[in-house]
Amino acid sequence: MNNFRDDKNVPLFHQIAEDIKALIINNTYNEGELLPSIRNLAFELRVNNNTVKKAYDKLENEGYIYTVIGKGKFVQKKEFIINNSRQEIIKSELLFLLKELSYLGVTSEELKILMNKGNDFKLS
Amino acid sequence: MNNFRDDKNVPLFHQIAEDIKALIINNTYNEGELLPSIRNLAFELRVNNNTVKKAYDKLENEGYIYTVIGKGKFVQKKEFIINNSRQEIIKSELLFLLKELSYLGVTSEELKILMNKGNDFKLS
Amino acid sequence: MNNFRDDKNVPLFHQIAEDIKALIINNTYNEGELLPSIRNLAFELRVNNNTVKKAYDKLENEGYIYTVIGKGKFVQKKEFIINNSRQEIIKSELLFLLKELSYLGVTSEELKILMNKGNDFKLS
Amino acid sequence: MNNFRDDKNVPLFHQIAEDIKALIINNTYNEGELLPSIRNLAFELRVNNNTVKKAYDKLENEGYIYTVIGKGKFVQKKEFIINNSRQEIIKSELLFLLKELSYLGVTSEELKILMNKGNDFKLS
DNA sequence: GTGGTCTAGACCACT
DNA sequence: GTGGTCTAGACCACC
Repeated sequence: MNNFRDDKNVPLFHQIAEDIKALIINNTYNEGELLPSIRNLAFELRVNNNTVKKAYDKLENEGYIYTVIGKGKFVQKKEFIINNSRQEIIKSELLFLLKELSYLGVTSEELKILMNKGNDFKLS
Repeated sequence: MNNFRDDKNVPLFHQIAEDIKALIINNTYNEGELLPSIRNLAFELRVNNNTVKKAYDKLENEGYIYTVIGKGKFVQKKEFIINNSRQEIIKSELLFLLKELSYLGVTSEELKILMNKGNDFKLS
Repeated sequence: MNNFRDDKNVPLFHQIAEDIKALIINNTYNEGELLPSIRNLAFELRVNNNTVKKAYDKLENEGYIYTVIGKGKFVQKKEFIINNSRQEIIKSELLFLLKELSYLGVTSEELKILMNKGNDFKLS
Repeated sequence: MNNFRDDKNVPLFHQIAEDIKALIINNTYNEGELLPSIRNLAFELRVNNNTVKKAYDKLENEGYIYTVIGKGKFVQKKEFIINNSRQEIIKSELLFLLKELSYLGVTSEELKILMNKGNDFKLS
């Protein structure tokens, strides 16, 4: 939860949201699981409550979590993340990054090796 | 594009920089080519000169262009874009996006098809 | 439903009340019919008794049900739901939604079709 | 901007957002028009800046306005409100309200008269 | 206990 | 000038 990828210009709440999202994607937090309370997480991260709430709001907007008032925030089931527009956004970003890497001289061989290290995709 | 995976509210100069970068990567602007002057581009885009200047500064920082005082801004040669830290950043971004797509249910088959459409990489 | 046009984060008791109201309006529960007891409904919905009680209180306030102490909650007769202020509120809500749909490009033709599908109103 | 429809349980920022939306739908604010600045509106409404910002954020999420950093908030063009899911939500809410009115004894005749007063729809 | 709202005020980046 | 972020702290409703 600590090694922020980009400390420079990215707002705090944004970084926190990305970190939590990473934990969801990694299945560190599983579907239906209760996430840390706003107050607790804020305390742990030494950050204001509102900042954590903003991070959670972002994730809720993107469909990754949902709220039960009075109970807490929970990880949304994968089937319920219907937001296909989100898939499209990610795909176009991915293509842009690929083009940039290509331009910078990364070969498709290197890329295949790289991507197979990311153990979720095995490109045969 | 890199630090703002999800934000649409990106500053103007940032968007302009990304657009120019896309033109460089697309080889619309070739190595060594003279880029439009700040004032011309500002006029064309109906934007303040300072905004264009900031965009060019950003690209210069990232190594994509260089300045010859009194002559203008030029596209850097690919070999000179040694900025490997940039490659590493992009790679980690890319892996993150891949994991996210995987989590959202995109199969590696779909992905291969997608990436081969991005005509710079042919994954056999 | 009425005050929270756009919010999904509606309290539990509120949702339960709306669901019961829908069953009344649908004539699934008829006039004078005995509603499920608080404890039974709470058990069935896996919810705290207090939450169901709040839902019933809300419906009683709006005039849809009434309580006979020692016997239970019953569906109010339509003639007794004199709460005209409620009618006025709903009407103004409805006009607002119509304007919004109009602004979003829905034609009055489409709308007539839509409303006739809602099988309680036949606009000739 | 003042006669709040529902002062009871609806959060302030929500009411403000609805009021601004009404002004957009009424064409009081036209497409592309600059909206009042956060600070000015907050001052005028005697409300905190953050509250107004939240209202604007809500409208931006729903697609009614957009932001140019450093310049201000603007009314989105109608063609760009692609969010059709929003149309569907509104339609289902509308149907629910119609059923409720029907249950409360409003005849379809009354309703037609009512709707034709809302001068955007002429149901023949 | 939980999240949701609101205030007052500071500081920053963008145009 | 504009919007965006963050803090510190209060108060409320829900479960």
